[in-house]
Amino acid sequence: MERRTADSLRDGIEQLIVSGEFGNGERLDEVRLAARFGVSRTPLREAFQMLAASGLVELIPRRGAFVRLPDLVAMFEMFEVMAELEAMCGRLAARRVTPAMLADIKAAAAACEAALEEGDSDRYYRENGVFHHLLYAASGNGFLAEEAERLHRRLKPFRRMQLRVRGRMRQSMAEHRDILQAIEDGDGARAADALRGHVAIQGERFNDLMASYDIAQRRAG
Amino acid sequence: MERRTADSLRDGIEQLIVSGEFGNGERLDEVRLAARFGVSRTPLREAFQMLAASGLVELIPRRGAFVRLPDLVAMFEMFEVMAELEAMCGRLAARRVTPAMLADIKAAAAACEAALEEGDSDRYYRENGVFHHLLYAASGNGFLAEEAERLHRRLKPFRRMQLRVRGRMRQSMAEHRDILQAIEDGDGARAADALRGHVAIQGERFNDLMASYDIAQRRAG
DNA sequence: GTCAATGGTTTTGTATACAAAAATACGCTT
DNA sequence: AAGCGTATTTTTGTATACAAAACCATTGAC
Repeated sequence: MERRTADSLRDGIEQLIVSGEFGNGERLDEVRLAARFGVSRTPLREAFQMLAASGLVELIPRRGAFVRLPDLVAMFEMFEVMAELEAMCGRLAARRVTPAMLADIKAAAAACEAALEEGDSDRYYRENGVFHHLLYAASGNGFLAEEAERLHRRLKPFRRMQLRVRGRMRQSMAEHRDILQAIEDGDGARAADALRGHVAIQGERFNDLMASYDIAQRRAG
Repeated sequence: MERRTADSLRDGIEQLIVSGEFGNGERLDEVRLAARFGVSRTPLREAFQMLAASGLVELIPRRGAFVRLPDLVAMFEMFEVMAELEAMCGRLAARRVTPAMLADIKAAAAACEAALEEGDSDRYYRENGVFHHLLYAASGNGFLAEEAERLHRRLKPFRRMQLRVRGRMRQSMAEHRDILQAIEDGDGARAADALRGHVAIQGERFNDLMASYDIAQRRAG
């Protein structure tokens, strides 16, 4: 709260929203927030613009800025799109990946494996992020990689809560192996399917997510 | 240029960029632009934020706002992603579309057909937008629909220039018929393939685009 | 001749002041 | 007492003023 660049303001407000201090639909008061962060309304309004662009708040002209947290349906929809974007990355990567990139992806998968053996879920979470990041890049489509990264970032809090489910880490790793093998074989369709299954929320995973979401909401509300 | 809401400002600047008055990499001078639009720097800077969110300008702290036009490669990549998003919409719509929505889509296709018969390319362009908009909604995934809309909007200027190619309008209409039929048959895979082909830039279409892009660039530079 | 330092100028970032619109409260009528 | 119209108060949107950083050009040192 001491620094006050445009970005840090955005992060600060984002934090307040995600932590549940501001509930869904609540109006963000410009003067109160400005006072709280020790800035004037001008930079605060610029931060609002950024948050609106990322979808976390809605800006209604002459009305104000309102918190817009995704509900369960919206979250499910976002994962559905994320699954398709990653599937596309996999499909393209299977055809376009260079040997050097493939080596990097293998290394990331190995790091995941190491984290799994250690039972270090924080590290697994981190290495998993690297794995996916490299996969996006391997698609050879820079724009796709950016978009995938953007959505990945937006889903971050929810993904984390999903990984806490018992046994999910081990299953996730098995799926990584499938994905990697399909890309190595140059089998785009199989890579795409594996990634769709890896990312999408389906079957019992849906129930798991619903349960953890309920808990998180209760804590926030 | 007489009205001056936040959105109209953004559109006005966007127009200046797309029309080529501001070349790629050029800095957008706050005071000059403010004077030109008859507003102060404050709303202008908010418009900059919006343009940065949509990727048309890059905001470098303490340096200013710079035009960032996609090059040919980036544009190709964007269309590749757009094709996949639309394919996904089609795949889902084939399963989820309601009779009422299907009727709306049919009506939009009919309007396109009418525009084609009249040879009214502006109207075709407009009705074509409606057709795609309805398709996004028919996916039953609100988030997907929003993302598709967003990218569609971003590609607007380039799509328009693509449609100017001789005979493209008639071919586009034929593809619409295929898409509609596949959705009506509930054949998700066929709808997806038809849409991928409809949107993606491939084969000679790539050369067409390259040519018109060259011309546009030359006019701008 | 090249490079670095320094002063002046431009330009961004932010605070504040003011105008217009929305929200709210109050009183009036029925 | 309920509903409507109006006055008051918030709150947003915008202009302007000012501070700080970046830019630029001139000058001086090596």
